[in-house]
Amino acid sequence: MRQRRGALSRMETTKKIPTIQDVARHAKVSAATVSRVLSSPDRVSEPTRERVHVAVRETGYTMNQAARTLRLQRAKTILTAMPGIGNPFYSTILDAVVTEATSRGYGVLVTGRLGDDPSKWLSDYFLSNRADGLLLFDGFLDTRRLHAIAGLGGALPLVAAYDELPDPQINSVITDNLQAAERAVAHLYELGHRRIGHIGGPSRNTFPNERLVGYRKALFEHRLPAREEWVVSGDYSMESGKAAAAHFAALPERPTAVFAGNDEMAIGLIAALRRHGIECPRDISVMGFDDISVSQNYAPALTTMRQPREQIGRIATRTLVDILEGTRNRPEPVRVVLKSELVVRDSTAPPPEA
Amino acid sequence: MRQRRGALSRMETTKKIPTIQDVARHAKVSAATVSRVLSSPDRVSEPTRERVHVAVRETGYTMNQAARTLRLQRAKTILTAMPGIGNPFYSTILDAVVTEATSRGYGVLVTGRLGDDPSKWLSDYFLSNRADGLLLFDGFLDTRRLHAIAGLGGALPLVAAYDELPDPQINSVITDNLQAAERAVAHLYELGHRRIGHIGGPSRNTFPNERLVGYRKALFEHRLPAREEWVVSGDYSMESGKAAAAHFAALPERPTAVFAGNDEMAIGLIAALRRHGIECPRDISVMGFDDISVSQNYAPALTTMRQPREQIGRIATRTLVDILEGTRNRPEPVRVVLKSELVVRDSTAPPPEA
DNA sequence: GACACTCGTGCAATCGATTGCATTGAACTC
DNA sequence: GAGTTCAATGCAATCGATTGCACGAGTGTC
Repeated sequence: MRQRRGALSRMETTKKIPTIQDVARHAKVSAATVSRVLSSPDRVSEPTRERVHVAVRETGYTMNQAARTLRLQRAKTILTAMPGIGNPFYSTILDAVVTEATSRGYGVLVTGRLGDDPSKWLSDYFLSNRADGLLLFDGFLDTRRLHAIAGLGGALPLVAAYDELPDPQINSVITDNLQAAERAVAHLYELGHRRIGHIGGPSRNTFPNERLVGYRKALFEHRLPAREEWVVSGDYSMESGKAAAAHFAALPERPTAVFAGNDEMAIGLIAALRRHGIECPRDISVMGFDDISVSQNYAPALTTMRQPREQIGRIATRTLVDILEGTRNRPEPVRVVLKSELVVRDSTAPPPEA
Repeated sequence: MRQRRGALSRMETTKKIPTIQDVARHAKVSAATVSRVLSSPDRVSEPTRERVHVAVRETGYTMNQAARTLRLQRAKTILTAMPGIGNPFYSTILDAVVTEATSRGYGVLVTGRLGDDPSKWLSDYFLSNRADGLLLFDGFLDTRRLHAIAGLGGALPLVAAYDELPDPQINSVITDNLQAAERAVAHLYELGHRRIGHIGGPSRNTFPNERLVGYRKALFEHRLPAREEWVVSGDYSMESGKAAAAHFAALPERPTAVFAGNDEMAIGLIAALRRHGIECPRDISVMGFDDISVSQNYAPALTTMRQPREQIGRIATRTLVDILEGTRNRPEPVRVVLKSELVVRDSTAPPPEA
């Protein structure tokens, strides 16, 4: 208990980490005054303030966050929960989250795959005072669970991002998934495609997936045939894109274009179709969704709906921090909708017959 | 100060978060006993233990980490520092880190881009008691700085991973970069290539980059020409791969194969060369390094040296946690070297003339 | 039956920062 | 010049969990 970092410190010059008391002694004031200089400087006289600042510099003092957290019940830390950090879509968002949070003085904790029981990590992170708020990406939790989370411990500050959430009570930063999906299908339609397939995301997602709904809606509006065998459900991985390829290749009447729920499935699809002798865009057009960084350098360069990922991360973080800091006091939940952008590249072309 | 989560809790039933005192009252014992039941159960009698467990369940108690951290000077949290979380290479590692750390009861904090001054975030995270140890990926800090970090605050528990670090005093989990680079060049040599180029990583990295050294060594061993204009230095981004393409395309005598320092640069290179009418592998062979997830689905599927990324993350984390827990008490620094694996795909082929 | 010993539990100090309240001294008012 | 006000600072309680020490009850020994 004498040592600071017990496990490691052996004979080494275990420098004691300076506390606010040390600074106080140095500046010949009380700890209370030091604290005030640091948090509300105008309540302290000019000369004292100066002495304290010097003492802080000389001792190399840094506030002990644990003590502060304990006293204030605020950890200055946010938790992010996302399905798969390894996924380039999320990792870009995370990058933006970290940048924004750090600049606001907040730390960022990341969870692993959460499993189905939110109460476990809820207590791990929130009731235990490790994090002040939650950034929830992708709606892998149903509304009821989400509410249970949001309500527990007295209204957990929470911003949900990316997928449309059915519950308007929850703060959210999302993109116009439904419209974007419609726009994607419209693009294929405009190129002359009439038989358009789709690879959807995992069905455990919130509700009937927005992108799937947009796809269906667009088919309907353009009076295009909606065949069940043209819709495959995947899990946003390249593997599932490949699996879809096998399915499409085996079809007697194949769609001339496929709108994939994300770029990775699109890439997996194109790669695997090639092995079946089906070339994109010569034989089939493929659209992605997201515009991850490889997409523009893929062969063929992928036509896709760009999602403003940095923006999602940045705005969601800013919103959450604003809530935590009390800057945003309005009772109505925040609801930001960002626009996707159609990026036309080489993976889509007019259908073979046309 | 009365409210728990000040900013948000309005009229809602702000449930008080139960403390150890509440549990103690519930079980009609002292807080000390509750603490003991939770941390060293065998020091408490069976019936009391049972009563306490019941009380814990009934109150829904979760230990307040801030209080525990303050008392024990251990945050049960590790910090990861990596250049660019958005990079798929690192995000996969991070995924493994999070999984491993979580299973050991540790939280994972991530930093943003660190900038050149380690002392700032050092104090932000360590002196302030937010994190117990550091997982350092990629050697963007020179030895002197690293030592300054490792020494400060009395030996900061630190595991460096991935790039070979020149300092044997520091715990490290790395891959056999040098040998892997040699192996990569050897593969190209075996295919018949004699004019082999390279795109290196950023020069700010530790020392003469290991991969570059391996490349040079292999050229020497196979008595191949080492022309300076065949070596380009990039920054591991696709963009720099493209830039390299412009350079190579403009060369009067072009290499017949290029060994890129990572897959992303290889992909950027292939994509941009194509625009110059140079096809891979028909006109030029390209090797990557890392085997990120798109590589196998790229067109052409990328030949590369696979880095065991999950392993790197997992082992580095395990090592750090072992150190923190005092499991690993031996004074010698840990030094794990993992093996890369050659994965031959379609982006390498015999040279045009052969 | 007195003594030593063990086991189970409680008391109270501690970790470091914050903040309501009390205190001091100076300035200002009539 | 006595009273009022206010700015500057210190005192001490507090946040919640941990742990050395003390104490009391029970067991064993000669």
